[in-house]
Amino acid sequence: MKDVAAAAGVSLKTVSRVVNGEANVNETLRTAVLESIAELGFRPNAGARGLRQGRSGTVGLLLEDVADPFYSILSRAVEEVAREHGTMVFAGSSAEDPARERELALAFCERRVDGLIVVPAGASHSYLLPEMRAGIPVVFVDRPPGDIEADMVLTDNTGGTRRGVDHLLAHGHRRIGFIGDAPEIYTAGERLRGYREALESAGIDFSDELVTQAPPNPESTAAALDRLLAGPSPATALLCGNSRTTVSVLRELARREASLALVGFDDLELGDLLQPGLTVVAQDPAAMGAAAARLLFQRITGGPPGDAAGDASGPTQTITIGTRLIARGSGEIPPP
Amino acid sequence: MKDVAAAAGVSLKTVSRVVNGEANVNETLRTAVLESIAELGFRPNAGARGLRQGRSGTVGLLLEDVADPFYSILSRAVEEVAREHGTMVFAGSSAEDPARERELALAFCERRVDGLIVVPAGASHSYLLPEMRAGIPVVFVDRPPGDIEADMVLTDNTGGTRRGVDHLLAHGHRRIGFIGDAPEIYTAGERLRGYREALESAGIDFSDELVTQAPPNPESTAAALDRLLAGPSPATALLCGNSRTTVSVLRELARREASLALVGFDDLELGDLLQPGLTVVAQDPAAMGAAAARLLFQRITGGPPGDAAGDASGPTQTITIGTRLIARGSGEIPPP
DNA sequence: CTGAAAGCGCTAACAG
DNA sequence: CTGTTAGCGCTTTCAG
Repeated sequence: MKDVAAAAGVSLKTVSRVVNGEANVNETLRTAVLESIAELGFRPNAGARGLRQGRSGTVGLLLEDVADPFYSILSRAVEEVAREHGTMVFAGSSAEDPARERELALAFCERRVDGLIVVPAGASHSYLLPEMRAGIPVVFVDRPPGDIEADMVLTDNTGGTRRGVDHLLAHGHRRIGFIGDAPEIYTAGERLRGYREALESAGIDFSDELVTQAPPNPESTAAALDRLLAGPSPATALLCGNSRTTVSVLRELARREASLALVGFDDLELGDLLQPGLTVVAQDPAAMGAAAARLLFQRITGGPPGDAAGDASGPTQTITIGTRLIARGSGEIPPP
Repeated sequence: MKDVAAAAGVSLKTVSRVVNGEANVNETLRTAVLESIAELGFRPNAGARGLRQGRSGTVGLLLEDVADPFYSILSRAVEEVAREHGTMVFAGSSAEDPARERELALAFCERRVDGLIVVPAGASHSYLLPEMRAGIPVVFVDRPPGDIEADMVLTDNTGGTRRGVDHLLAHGHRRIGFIGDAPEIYTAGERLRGYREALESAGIDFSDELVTQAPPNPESTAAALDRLLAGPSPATALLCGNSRTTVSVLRELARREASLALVGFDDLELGDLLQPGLTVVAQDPAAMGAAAARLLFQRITGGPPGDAAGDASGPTQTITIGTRLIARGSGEIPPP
C-alpha cells in the first residue's frame, strides 16, 4: 500500500480511502490511485485491517464432520449467510472428540473469528466462557452446550419422533420398535421422549423390549433387530432414531430378506429410489445453518441492549426448527 | 500480551518466548508467565503473528459446493492434512459461477492464505497469476485451470469410463449408451474419450445416436433415455458420465418401470441398497483432497529449488488418481 | 538468558 | 478534501 501511495504520488491515507470506498476523494486522485493499484497488483491485507479494526471478517464453524451430508448442508447454509456479511468461514471437524473440539474452537479464537457456530461434541463448554466474555459470540447448533448458557438452534426432536410414531399408529401398528442412539447424546434422549409421549397419547403401554439405545454401528443394530423381531409378539414397525441407524437397518433387512414398516429420523439422499421408498421424519439442516448464522450475525453486528436491529448482549435465544414427515412407502406398510 | 508481561513482571519478548516455546527461558520466569497467561485468559492473536511472520496458518479451499458429497469428502481430507500442519481451512462454494469463484479466490488472497486449492468453475484463471507470483501456491483439483500452468490433481477420467465400458462389454453388451455432461466441461470430454477408446479397442463402431452430452438435469436425461431406447436397435446398457445423471436415470427408469444394464461414474452413498445394487466406476475424493493438500504444503514449506523435502518453485506437477469399478448388480445385467 | 526498539500493513483520530 | 501521527499485537533484530 505504501508502494501504491508512492506510485500515485499521494499519501497512505488517500489510498486507504480509495480502497475502502470512502467519499470525499478527488476524482483525479482516485483514478490515479486505482491505476497504481491495478499496475502493482495490489491487494489489501485483510489481516492487518482486522488488527486495526478489531474484526477479522471470519467466523468459525465447528461440526462433527464436514463430510457428513447433514453437516455439509448446514455448512453451505452458513456460508451463504456469511457471504451476505462479507465474511469467510473456517470449517472444522471435531470427529466427535471433545478434546479436538476444544482445540479447534480455541484455534478459531486465536484467529480472532468474529463469532463461532458449534455443534457440540463434548459435554463441557465452560472453556469458551473467557472467549465469550472477550466478545466472541457463540451459537450452538443441533445440541445444547454442556455447562454454559448460550444461543441455540435445535431440531424439534421430540415432536419429530412423535410424528413418526403417530404415522405408524395411523397405519395400524401397535408394536412399534425404537432404535436410538446412546442415551448420553442429547438428541437421542429427546427423540426417545417423543416416542414415549406418542405411545402414551395413544394409550399404548411403553414396553422395554421394543426399545434399544446403542451406537449406530452395524453390529449393535443387527442385535437390536434380533431383539425386536424375537419373542411371541415381535415389533411390526420400527422407528430409527438417526440416519446411520436407518442405513444399518436397511442393510440388515436386505441381508435377511426381511421387511417391516420403517420410519427413519433424518432424510437420506436416495430415499426415494429404495424399494419401498423410505419414509422419514426429515430435519432441515439448511434451515438450521441459516438460523444459526443469522443469530450469530445479529450478535456480531448487534447494537446496544434493546436495539431493534439486533442486540449484542441480550438474553440467550433458542430457535427450534420443525420436522417434516415424508411418506414414501416404507412407513405405510400395514401390520401383517 | 502486554498485560501478561506486566502481570508477570517481565518484558514482552519473554512472554513471546514462552508462548512460542522457545528455549533459553529461565524456569522461574516461564512458570510466572504461564500463570499470568492462565489468570488473564490470554490467547495469542494469530493474525498479528501472521502480519509479522508473513504466514497466516490458513489455506483456502474453493469448491463448487461444500454440500455436494464428492466435495465434502474431498474437503474433509484437505482438513486432515491441514491439521497436521497446524493450519485452518477456509472453504467456499463457487456455485459453478466463474465470477463467484474469482471473488472468493481473491477474498482468500486478501486474507493472505498460505495457499489455495481450487476446483475450477470458470475457464480462465489468469487472474490468479499476480497472486501466484506474489508467493501464494495454487493447486487445482478435479479439472485443470483455464489458461495458466499450475499443479493439478485429477481423476483418471478416461481410464474410468474405459473400465466401465469394458465391464459392460464383458457382460455381453454391444449397444452401450453414454450420457455425459456438457462437452465444455473438462471431465465430460475425458470421459467421453474413454468411452470411445474402449469401443474402438473392442472393434465396435462409435454410434452418434448412442451418445448424449447434456446438463445432468431430469429433463435432459429423460430425453436422452428416450433417444437411447428408441429405434430398431436400442441400447442394452448405459454408462452415466456423472452421479447426478445417474440419479436422474435411476428416477426415470423407476418411473417407467424400465430396466437396462447401468454403470454410473462416481459412487452414490446408498448404491448398495438399491435394487439392483448400483455398479459404479468410483472416484476417490478423499485421495484427491489429500494429494492436493500434500502437494500444496510441499509448495508452502518447500525449500530452495531442488530441495529434497519439497521444492517451492519447481516445475508443476500433475497427480492422477485412479478409479475403482464396484460391481453391485446393475452393471451385470445381461443383454435381453 | 533477557530486554528495548523497530516495524509487519493498515486505519482511527486528528490536524491542515 | 488531504496528510500526519500513533498504534492494533506480535516478532525480529540487536544490545545488554
